[in-house]
Amino acid sequence: MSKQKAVDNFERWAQLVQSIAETRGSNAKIELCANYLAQLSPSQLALACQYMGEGAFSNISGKRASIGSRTIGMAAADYCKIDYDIVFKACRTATGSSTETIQRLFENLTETRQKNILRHWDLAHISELAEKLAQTRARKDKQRILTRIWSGLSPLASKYFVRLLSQGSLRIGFESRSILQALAKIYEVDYEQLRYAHMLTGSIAKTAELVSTHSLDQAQFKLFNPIAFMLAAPIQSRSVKDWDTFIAEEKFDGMRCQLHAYGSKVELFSRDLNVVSNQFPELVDSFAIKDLPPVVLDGEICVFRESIIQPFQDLQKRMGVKKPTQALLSKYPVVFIGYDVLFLERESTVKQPLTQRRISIEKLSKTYKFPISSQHAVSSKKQVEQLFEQALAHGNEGLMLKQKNAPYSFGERKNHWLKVKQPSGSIDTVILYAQAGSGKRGGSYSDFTLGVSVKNDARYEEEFIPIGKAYGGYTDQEWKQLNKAIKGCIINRFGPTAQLHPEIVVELEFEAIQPNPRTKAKYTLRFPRFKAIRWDLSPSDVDSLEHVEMLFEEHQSKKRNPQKSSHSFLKPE
DNA sequence: TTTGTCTGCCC
DNA sequence: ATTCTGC
DNA sequence: GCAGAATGGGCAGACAAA
Repeated sequence: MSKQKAVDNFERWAQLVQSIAETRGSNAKIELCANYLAQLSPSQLALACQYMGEGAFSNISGKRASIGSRTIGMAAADYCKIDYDIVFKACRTATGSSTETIQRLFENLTETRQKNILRHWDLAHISELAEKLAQTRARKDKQRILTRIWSGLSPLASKYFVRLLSQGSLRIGFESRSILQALAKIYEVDYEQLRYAHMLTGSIAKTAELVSTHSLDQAQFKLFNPIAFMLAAPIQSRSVKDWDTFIAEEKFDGMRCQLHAYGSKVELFSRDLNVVSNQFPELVDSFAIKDLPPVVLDGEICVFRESIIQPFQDLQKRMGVKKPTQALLSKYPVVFIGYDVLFLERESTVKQPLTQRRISIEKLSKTYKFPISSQHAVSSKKQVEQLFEQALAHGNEGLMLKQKNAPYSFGERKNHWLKVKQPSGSIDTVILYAQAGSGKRGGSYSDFTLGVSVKNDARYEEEFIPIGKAYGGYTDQEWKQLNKAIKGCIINRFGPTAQLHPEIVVELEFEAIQPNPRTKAKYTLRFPRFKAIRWDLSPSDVDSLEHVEMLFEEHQSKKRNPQKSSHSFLKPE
């Protein structure tokens, strides 16, 4: 009995998390969390925070459970002795959540209740169990271990154990920011100071440990430990009046990269702070021979061949390849284009204004001969438009506008950096299928398969064929209207998917049209989203596949300008 | 061995 | 990545 | 003004099935 009441019990943690999930308002959530955390010893506190904010594994551990929703769902169905496709999926469609489904099935089926013997594991043991899952390779073995774990946990704790297996948030409206606020409250420290420590350590667990032992000052920037990237918000062009407080750079369609270097040691990190050095050995080698002082650069990796920046799809062929062959390296040669410096010699430069950081990176670029972005002073909207066109002509996505006097706001998306893009286009499509969503969208149709017309197309027998899926760009009100309209045109159901009579016309916006031989249409859209529901149009107004092909050809025929008379980036010789 | 499915991680 | 919503 | 939630396409790699 006493064991059951122990504060370090995972069951107790799960109950706390559940009550946070059910509580409205972030201050009330923080209060609940703080009261709970205050009872824990430093090591338990660290784990409790880590589970709430980062999952079963600390962000800096690099570990993954590598178990996806399908494997888990199948295991749950097996454990409950129900059919995965018919019962589990239907239940998930109704609740909008796999883990919610797991909790309810486990609560309500006698079958599972009989197998269930509460083991009252403590927080540390949960880590060991997750570790075991991570170390197991085969999906079948993972499933076996998972069901054994479930048999020792309550249905509620089982739900949250599964959520711990995916990285990041528990989806209870309570993320690392709130956890830090709870910690700030308990230990009466400044929230900004905690956030800074969190950035430096890269881990909630470590930050909690430091604050609870009153040693926050031990959080120090360490070279080769990445820090969170500064992010950009889309521009609301009318809101910008004081153009001259910004500078402009072209927005590269590549891969964000943080480069740490000191002497012959070089490490590259992706946007999610994963190590990607192995994927780009030629970059590592080229920086290693420069013998740089201790430095951290922010920049972009792009494929660059014959003086032309190549499309993102080319880069994708390199991104996931951990041991690239020489042939691959020469087929898709890459550059690192620097545009910011976060650390130099002995000190962090993130608090300096951009102009000052720019002076540093220009000097570094000149001395050590590496490419940096071209920067332009701007003074008017018209000039921004000109630069925008030039960026597109170079094959880039658009522009970045950066406030000259802004610091490097690591891990935040503020209006200090604005991205200027322009949707590539839009087409009128018709809804062919609808699927229920998850979370707050559970139980209603929220994800739509959209089609273009092939009525007069000799290559196809159908009237419409799918061109893409979209789930956003509509408001909650439009979502309700859509669901009402859909009820009247369902002609078939395949599990959670409803096939609709083609009636509802949607103007679909996208960033690009990509050829894809694996789909029926042979083309797909990049970043498709609703632009408008066209209640005023009928299926006969829907654009044809030929129209899509024409748009693609039109775009394809535009040549990417080589980096000759004008430059997206500067490379000192 | 070959082909298909699932997963993670880029955008 | 994108978008909308809630705080 | 910002964080959070819910979702898109495409690629390589790991494992499963044929």
